[in-house]
Order: sequence, then C-alpha cells, then structure tokens
Amino acid sequence: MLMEPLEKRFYSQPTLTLAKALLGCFLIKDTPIGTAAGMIVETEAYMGPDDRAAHSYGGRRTKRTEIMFGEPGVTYTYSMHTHCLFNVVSGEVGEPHAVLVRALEPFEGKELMAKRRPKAKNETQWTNGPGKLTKALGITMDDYGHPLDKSPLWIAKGIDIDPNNIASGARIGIQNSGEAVDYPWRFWIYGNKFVSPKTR
DNA sequence: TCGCCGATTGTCT
DNA sequence: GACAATCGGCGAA
Repeated sequence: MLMEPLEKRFYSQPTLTLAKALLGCFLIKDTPIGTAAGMIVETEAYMGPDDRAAHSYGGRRTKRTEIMFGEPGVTYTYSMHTHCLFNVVSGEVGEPHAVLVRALEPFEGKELMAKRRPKAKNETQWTNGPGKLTKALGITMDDYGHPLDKSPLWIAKGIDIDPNNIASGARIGIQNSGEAVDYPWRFWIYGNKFVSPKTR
C-alpha cells in the first residue's frame, strides 16, 4: 500500500472532530532497523484551559506544555512512570489542545513489534494501550515536538470509519480530575479487539 | 535542591 | 485486586 503523510491542514479541525477523524488512520514510525505501523483504533481528546485532566489546564504554560500552544499537527510525547505516551497537538496557535492515541491495530513491521514487546502474550497486547503502542513502534521522547507531516514519526490517511461505528465514553486514568472525569472525550472503533481494556 | 505525583504496565496474591 | 517499578515535571523551599 502506498501511503503519504496527511497534509498539515488535516490537523486544523476542532479537537473532538480530529480525535474521531484520526480513527482508521495509520501511525507510522521509521527507524534504522525498520518501519512499524498500526491503524489508530482509540483516541482521547484533552481540551486545554477548560479541561482539568489536561496538562495545559488553566492555560498552564511550561517547558513541557509549550508545544501545545503552537501549531497543530505536531507530536507531544510525555513520559509517564516508565513509559512514553504519544499525543497529536490540536487546536490553533494559542489553543493548547491535544489528542492522545491510546491503541493501534498492528499493520506493518509485526516482527519488530514482537521483538519490542517481549512481554506480550499475544498480538493484541503489542499495541492495546498508550504505553504499549509507543514501545511497539519505537516512539520515544526524541519524537517530541516534530511535525507529523515530515518526520520519522508520521500519520497517513487510512480507511474511512462509518460514524455509526465510532463509540465514545469517559476517559481513562484521570480519576482525580474533578468534573472532567465524566466528559465523554474518549473515542474508539466499536468492536475492535485492539482497543485498550476498559477500566470503567 | 527536595519531595510528591502521575493520561501505565506487569507481576504477584 | 493490590502494588511496585522508576523518573521527569512541577511547585515549594
């Protein structure tokens, strides 16, 4: 399959719309030892200033969140415990939104994924969680701040997802975020077995 | 500097 | 179902 990076303007759409539009797209990482790619099957939107669960809540601007205040379509990687999580910066300049990619369906470079995920018991465990997929694709903090239309880490248009097959619900792992806990800003392809295990 | 905490995962009971 | 791993960001001192 011939694939080209999604154009920069693809990322200039409302964050919740983008979070849904990313479902079905391919996330690809090129490295010296090969390429690994997967189809995005689960995302979460983080809506900046008004979202208590977001790192940029209240407009908090630090060295880490700075990248979200810039142009959309850039990577925002974040280290969590021993893991690295991958986000797509959303929202126009000055609007610090981001979309977290929580799960992928393996597509290319499965041998590499198996090698990078030695603890996985089966294929679904390669990429069915935000920390797992970054490990499987080889995404690290080195990818922070790079434009997604011209970097070793990029996104290509994938298959069209029927809106009726997109489910939504509360986000995961943000139980200390007050009223934001219940915002239905998590989206996934209904029935896809690579969606992360639900905790709520 | 110091101390705390987290958008997670894997292991053990 | 509980908890350790393990480290950088963040806020306080």
